[in-house]
Amino acid sequence: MKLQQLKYLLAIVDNGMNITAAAERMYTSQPGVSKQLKLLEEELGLQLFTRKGKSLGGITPAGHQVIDRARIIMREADNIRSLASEFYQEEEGSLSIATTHTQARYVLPDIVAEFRKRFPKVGLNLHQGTSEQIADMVAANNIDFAIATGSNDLFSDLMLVPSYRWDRSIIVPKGHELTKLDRKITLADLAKYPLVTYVFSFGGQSSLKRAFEKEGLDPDVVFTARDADVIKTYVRMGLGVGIVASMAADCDDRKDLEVIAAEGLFPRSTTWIGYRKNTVLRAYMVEFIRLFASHISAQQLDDIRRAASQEDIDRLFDPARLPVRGGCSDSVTEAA
Amino acid sequence: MKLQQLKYLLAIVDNGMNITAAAERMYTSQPGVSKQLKLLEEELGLQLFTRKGKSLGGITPAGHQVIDRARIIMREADNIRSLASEFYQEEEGSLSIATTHTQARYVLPDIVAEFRKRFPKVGLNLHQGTSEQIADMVAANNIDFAIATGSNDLFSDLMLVPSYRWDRSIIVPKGHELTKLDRKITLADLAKYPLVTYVFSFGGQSSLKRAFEKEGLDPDVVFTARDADVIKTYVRMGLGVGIVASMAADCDDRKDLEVIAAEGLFPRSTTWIGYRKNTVLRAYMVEFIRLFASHISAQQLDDIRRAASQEDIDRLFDPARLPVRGGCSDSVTEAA
DNA sequence: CGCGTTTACGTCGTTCGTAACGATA
DNA sequence: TATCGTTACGAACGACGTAAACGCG
Repeated sequence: MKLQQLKYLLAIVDNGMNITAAAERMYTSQPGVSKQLKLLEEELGLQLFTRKGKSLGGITPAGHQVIDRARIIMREADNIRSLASEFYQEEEGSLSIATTHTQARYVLPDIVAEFRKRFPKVGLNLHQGTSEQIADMVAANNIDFAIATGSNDLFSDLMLVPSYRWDRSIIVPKGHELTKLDRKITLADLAKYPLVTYVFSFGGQSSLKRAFEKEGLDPDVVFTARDADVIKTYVRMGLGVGIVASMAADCDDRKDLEVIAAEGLFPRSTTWIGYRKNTVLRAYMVEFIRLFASHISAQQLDDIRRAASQEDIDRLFDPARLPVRGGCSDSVTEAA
Repeated sequence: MKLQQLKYLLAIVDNGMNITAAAERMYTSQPGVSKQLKLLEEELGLQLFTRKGKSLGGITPAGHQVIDRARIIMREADNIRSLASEFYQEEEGSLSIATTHTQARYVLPDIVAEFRKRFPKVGLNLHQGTSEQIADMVAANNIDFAIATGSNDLFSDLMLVPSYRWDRSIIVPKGHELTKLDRKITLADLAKYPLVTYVFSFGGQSSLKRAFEKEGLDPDVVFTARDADVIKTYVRMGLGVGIVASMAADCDDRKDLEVIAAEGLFPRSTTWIGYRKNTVLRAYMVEFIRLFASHISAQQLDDIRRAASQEDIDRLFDPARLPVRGGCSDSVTEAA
């Protein structure tokens, strides 16, 4: 059994049991991969894949088990290499982050800029997608960090570091009736207008829908979008009242839109940054977490690095004391 | 990085950082091992060992981390091989068991005989030692099963399957005063005589000492031995009253010794069988557990095989319902 | 000078890539 | 016939073992 054989095995699995594709991904010849698979199967004395004629059909039960173990082995091998780079004190490497639009567009730019200044030699890859797509990317193993809000259940194999909380903001065109209320805005007020907001389906966002339902209100959602920019566009067109994450209501918008804080109307959401369990966090990764979750102390960072389970991390933070991030200049404020 | 390099690395560590010894253990040449270590260190770009002149001195901090990861990798590689043998339906393999004298001498013979009948092709290795020595053997990675009593703290990296409980028996020469009591024997009765028993120090055995202390008694222990055979010898010589595990009071002894059950006088001890976490249990290993811990149902065996943590196992058994093992013919009885 | 490690070098087995072949839809 | 996997073979590489050199106590 060789590490390379296991690597090829995983490559085959991760490329839809296509040896040719796996070989290309590994930058090697197809017969080489084919042969190594055969050698591995011979050494173990069992078939890892079912064959359809000559093509690989599916994975045998034994194959599944072997593949799982092989993944552990490759992960630890990667960890050894990470450790090595770390002790070698290199500030080089790469960092792949999968995240949602709101984070990528409104939160990460500052952080990334700071990070690049600090670690110019670390290659950054940002991937934007829905929670589900992020989960897929995580499963496909190419991602160092996932950043998302709620939907913890999609990411049970990640360690989640709670980073900040945020409220919604209501955006309306300048001079809209809602800006002229002499009292605090209510859900009932909102429900009178056509709404433009995020797609309800994905992740914890449906908490918004639930907030209305709880008061027996049935809001008229005229448009759902995947990102705040689209929402703003339609609000500007007068299509309806927009509800977005407060972070998305930035200073520029306030020139032609009215931004009304909606604290209290909807439950607060918590955004976390997650990384795969049992992976060695390199110094620059820890630094990224620090930049993203700015409330974390040096001691807590250290504890995170040592954490073996999600509980170890949860113990470090009081959810009710996480900072709340707003929009525009009031970027991050302490917990209320 | 090659699996073999990691294997050599661990061999070096496990042989007192002696490359020559490691090479012998690996049945290969010493320069080969030396070279592979060097190649590994070069590839990782860091020293794994500190050097004293030419000899290896200690392990660097980086080295420790790499070694830990390497152990995981080798363990999983072994697991893959185990899986392979298992699916191949071989009833061959080997089983190394480390245990204490009492188990090896009085409990295991029957079980081993049965096991050998069932799996004649599985090579059995039995190693006898104190709890501490067993812990060392476990740490040295050469052991599949450890069987011992109490002292769970020494074996925190094992999964412990509680197997049975047992009481002490008091053994005295035929006609001894203690046999003529017309009431149940008490600790105070015992404390009047010189005692011969196990070494107090090791493992949970000191519970015996504590039992006396709790009643303010200071027994006169004239002899402590590591095994029951020695104790019986001295009891026969009239040196004192023996206290042994009930299993050790077998039928033969009753010819020239009086055996008095000491249930209730001392706390019951629980003997467990333990195996390393995250290891694949082969069919014959599961069968051995079943033979040793005869109270386990097929369903529970299956659950054990799937258990990922000690808690998963603890959940399966009620400590108060474990069978109690006696000596002589009354080998195992149901829980009271 | 003995012990243990590293260096040097020749041998042998393994891996890899190219090219040809086989099978399947 | 296009796609995908296996077989065949030669070249390059890497691991291993023997022999010898080196460094330390």
